[in-house]
Amino acid sequence: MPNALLRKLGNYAHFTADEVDCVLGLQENRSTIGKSTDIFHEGQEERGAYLLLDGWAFAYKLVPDGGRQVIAFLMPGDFLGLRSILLRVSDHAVATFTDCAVVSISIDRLIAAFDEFPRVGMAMLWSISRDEAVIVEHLVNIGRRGGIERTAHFFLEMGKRLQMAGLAHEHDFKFPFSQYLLADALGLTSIHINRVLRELRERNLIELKNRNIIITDVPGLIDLAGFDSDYLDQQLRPGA
Amino acid sequence: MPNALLRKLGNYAHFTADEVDCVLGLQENRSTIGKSTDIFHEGQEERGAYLLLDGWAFAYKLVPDGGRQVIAFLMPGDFLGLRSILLRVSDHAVATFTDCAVVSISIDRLIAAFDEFPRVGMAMLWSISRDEAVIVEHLVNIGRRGGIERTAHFFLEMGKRLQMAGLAHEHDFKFPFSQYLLADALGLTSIHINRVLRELRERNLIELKNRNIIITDVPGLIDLAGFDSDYLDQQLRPGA
DNA sequence: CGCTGGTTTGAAGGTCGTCAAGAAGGGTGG
DNA sequence: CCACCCTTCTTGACGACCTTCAAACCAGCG
Repeated sequence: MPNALLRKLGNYAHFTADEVDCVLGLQENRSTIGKSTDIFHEGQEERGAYLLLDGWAFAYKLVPDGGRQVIAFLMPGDFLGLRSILLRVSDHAVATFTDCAVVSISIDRLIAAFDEFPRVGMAMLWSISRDEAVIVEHLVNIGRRGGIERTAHFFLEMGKRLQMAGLAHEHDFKFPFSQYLLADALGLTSIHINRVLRELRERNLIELKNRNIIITDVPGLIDLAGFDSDYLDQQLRPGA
Repeated sequence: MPNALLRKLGNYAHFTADEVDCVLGLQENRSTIGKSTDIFHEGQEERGAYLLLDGWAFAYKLVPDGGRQVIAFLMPGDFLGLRSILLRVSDHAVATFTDCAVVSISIDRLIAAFDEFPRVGMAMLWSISRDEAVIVEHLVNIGRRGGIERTAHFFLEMGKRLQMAGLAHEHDFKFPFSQYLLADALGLTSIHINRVLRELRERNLIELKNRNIIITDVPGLIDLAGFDSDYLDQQLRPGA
């Protein structure tokens, strides 16, 4: 089984042997983290960036009144904290949901990589850009879609992301998060999410069985959500 | 009056003469663009990245049902399209609101800068990271704050950004966008935005006079919004 | 002076949140 | 193995927030 980071970046560039060594060298200190623990929190100064190898995590921010907004659900192959690593303090928190395995990304070596192996640096930047496209679409989803459409869109995105990462079938996958977290991600309450899920079930669009999601009517769900996966399919532009 | 990009990046790094030349060399082809025109649209393949020198613009995405979500309002000193320049097609559109003056950012020279003048490259990446922190806070704002709090937070952010860019006083500034656009940014309808604005006025928190905003009760508005400007005050982390 | 785009207001209804409480599942200890 | 717990899920009732539809008003501009 190939290295996860290599697999991730390899989708968009064919690396030479030296570049492969560079990519492998970016990673250090594999470690495991128990479930429901913060890997770093908002405002933290000294912190690292990681690649998630196994398990589920999520990025979030708290608001003063006690609410929580989930920025992104993170699956194996996703970066943790890399987007804002250059900032003096972290603008968000990342927590595990299940037990997780991670490797650190060495920032010093990443910076050095821009110098020595620019194609590796560009592949990393590309990957970060793609993560941001996901966040932007999340913003659009919350801002401009109603509860049902929003939830439908979310499931389609998760399926597509899981399938692209080689982790599950696009329309039948495990989704372990609680309805509380789902609500905090979609800008709704858990009670309302529950009603939305029931409605999606009653319309025979999806099935939910012990934290597994099956999209039973793919065209129907796509139509409801107005889903267009272009923002996920992004490729590194030619010449970069 | 110093160069805008130099001013922007100079907040976070002191450059040598060679580095200054590098920064100046990133810019080319100053041009002006009339109001209400797309600079590039979603899905566009060939497109550039720009620095906005003068005027107001905004980034947005359309949803299939005809809705529009404004991702960010862009003021002089902001980048246009740089965040996703590595992606093959743009994940969002950028349009002018007023007449605008821009300079192109040369991507080839930017990539070269990582090699020759890594501190310039890092300063650019830092700046992009800070823009993304703004987008993430925008996501939180829409997802977890009600209409009034959301709008209050938005005005405080705009004031702070304008003040940091040296363009206006933090609590008294010009805001030319229509209530339609404001609604599309905040995930509300223009009708409801109008009611929210009235409420903010009636609570003596802000004044609105021919597209000028005066925050008359700063602590009150901050308290209402739960505003914490840390995500804007970001500095480049030491050693990077 | 009439057009056009933006603002303001009213009325009615739907979506979504809050409060409250019961049901279902998973883990732990007796 | 069962009783008990705790967390999560589910459902109902009610009200608040926000949208929709409709129309009046206003300012800038040809």
